[in-house]
Amino acid sequence: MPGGRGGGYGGRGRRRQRVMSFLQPCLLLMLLRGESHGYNLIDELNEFGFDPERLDPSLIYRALRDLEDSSFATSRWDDDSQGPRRRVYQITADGKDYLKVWVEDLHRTQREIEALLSAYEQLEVISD
Amino acid sequence: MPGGRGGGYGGRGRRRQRVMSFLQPCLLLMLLRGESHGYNLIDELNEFGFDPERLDPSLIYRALRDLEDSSFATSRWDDDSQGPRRRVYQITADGKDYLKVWVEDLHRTQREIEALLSAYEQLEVISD
DNA sequence: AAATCTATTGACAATTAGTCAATAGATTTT
DNA sequence: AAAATCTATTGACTAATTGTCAATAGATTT
Repeated sequence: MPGGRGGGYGGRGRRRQRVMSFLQPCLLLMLLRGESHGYNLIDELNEFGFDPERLDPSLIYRALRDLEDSSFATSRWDDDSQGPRRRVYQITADGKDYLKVWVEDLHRTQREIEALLSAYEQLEVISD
Repeated sequence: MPGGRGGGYGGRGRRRQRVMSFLQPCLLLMLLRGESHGYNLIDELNEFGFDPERLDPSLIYRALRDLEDSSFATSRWDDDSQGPRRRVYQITADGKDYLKVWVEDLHRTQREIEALLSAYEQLEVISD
């Protein structure tokens, strides 16, 4: 299955997430729209094709900590909210720059996928 | 940098290849166009945005062996060619089906990237 | 015969992704 | 008020993928 081998294609075992690293620009973008915390971000990720049911929370929390380690985000505890404390993340100037790099990269990715898809369709027309 | 963290963005260390698993559908497509061998395929990969200079041959050979292990391709030695023997790969019926799955997946990926890019542009307009 | 080019393989390290259990405060239920 | 449930985050460990680099080896050129 695209995004992972092992187990073949008839499919025992879980199919791997296609492009997990895609999580990073999604988080940066959501933070660009405004500060937020992990549990909230998980739900919003369905906007970008992630299934909140199948997405293990620890992946998001790890991704957020990674962003902070790279100084693409900062965080603080929010004590004013009800329920357990939330760690609220904000995007930094570096984070914004980095998102811009991601965006350029994704444009390039679009073109490359496009190249494959159109090459495929060329063959399909002939062989079908 | 997109496709890998570690080392930050100012960049000691090599930037990782963006989506390595993208190699698989590219190889399947090239084999769909006709049987071929690793060393030859490496050069042709630039069509899909791979830089033949930076692409370690062992990655392609491994990917080809993986395809064969999954029975998406078969291979035979070609002794008729000059120079060292070549292992020539052919796509199988399973491989064709699998490429079709990949293509659907890549269409979905296109849509998801599109969602992110347009969400980004929305913000850019406001904030610039 | 030495050097170079084409071609493939294998071993190992590093990075990235996935799973699962633990912790913990708040709120609701019995 | 004790128990159960919900929100929220963390950490440890495993598995899968990707990257690096050296080894092998036949052909061709110098």
